[in-house]
Order: sequence, then structure tokens, then C-alpha cells
Amino acid sequence: MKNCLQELRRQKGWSQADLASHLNVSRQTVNALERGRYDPSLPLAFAIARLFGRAVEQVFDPDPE
Amino acid sequence: MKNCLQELRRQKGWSQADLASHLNVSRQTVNALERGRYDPSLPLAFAIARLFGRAVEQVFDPDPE
DNA sequence: GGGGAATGTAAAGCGTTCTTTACATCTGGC
DNA sequence: GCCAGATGTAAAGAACGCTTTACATTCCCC
Repeated sequence: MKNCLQELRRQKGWSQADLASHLNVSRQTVNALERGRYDPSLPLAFAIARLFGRAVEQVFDPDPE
Repeated sequence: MKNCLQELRRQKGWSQADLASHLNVSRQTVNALERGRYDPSLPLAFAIARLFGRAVEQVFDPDPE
């Protein structure tokens, strides 16, 4: 599933490790999400959306595959 | 995580099996979600939200635990 | 061109999400 | 009371989400 995580992270000037610590997940998890290796769990998706002040639908896009 | 799946399903007059077939998951999965035994995957959460014409945030509520 | 930070990737392991099969209970109509 | 549909639950197994450790690569900056 597509997402704009990398763009949102860079807007904050954060490294993947920075974002990981804000989300309480590992850096590898952030990397995997940005690279679309898998989708986050629903709780993590909510945490990401909240961190960036967006709706889940504005971060993750299920439609374009 | 809280959700209002059962209420939305009943508004449609659907059984758990009906909802399951609309979502292409098993009836046990619908039952488990309604009873809060686990959270859906992100793609399934999107499918549920879309089916009921709602945002993910209007079906699943992360805050009140 | 050397060095450190950032990023990409891999493997093993654990818990979660979802499946199938199967059975128990509850409900409502007849 | 009986029966059928709806719901709850269990167990075993496959696939996924996330962890830790570890190493390779890329990117700057000097």
C-alpha cells in the first residue's frame, strides 16, 4: 500500500531513526514502511497519522494498490 | 481498539456471515473484530471503512484504548 | 580519499492476523 | 418441544508485523 511517510518525515527534517523513536518502533520498521515492504498495524498507522496531524487516509492510500 | 462494527453491520440488517462475504474474510474474523479480540490489518480496516462509507477514524477509535 | 551519519538489507525469533474445521449455545418461528 | 439460522469459541497452521543483531552501501563534509 502506498504512503507518503518519507515525504512527511523529510518535511520535519528527521532521519529514519528520529521518526522511529517518535513512534517507539525500530529504525528498520520505519525503513520497511517507507520502502513499502509491508503495511503497518492499525495502531501504528494511527500513531503515524496522529504524529503528522493527518487522517490515516491522508498518509496511507489503499486504492492505487 | 474500540470499533462500532457491530452497530454498522446491524444498521445494514446483515449477519456476521453477510458482512464477512462482503469483506472477503471468514465469519470468525468478523466475530473476532466485533468482539475486540484483535485489530484488523490496515487493508482490512480500509475495506471496512469504505464498505460503510466512513473514514477509518469513524469506525476504529484508537484513543479510548 | 577518509570518516561518520544515514540508509538498505538479512536472518532468526516472537506475537498477531487470518484461515479452516469443528462444535456449543442462543434465538425465534412453527 | 423442534428446527434452522445466528453467534461464540477452540485449535492448528500460514502469513504478516515488528524486534534485535549485524553488516553493506550511500552520502556528505572535511
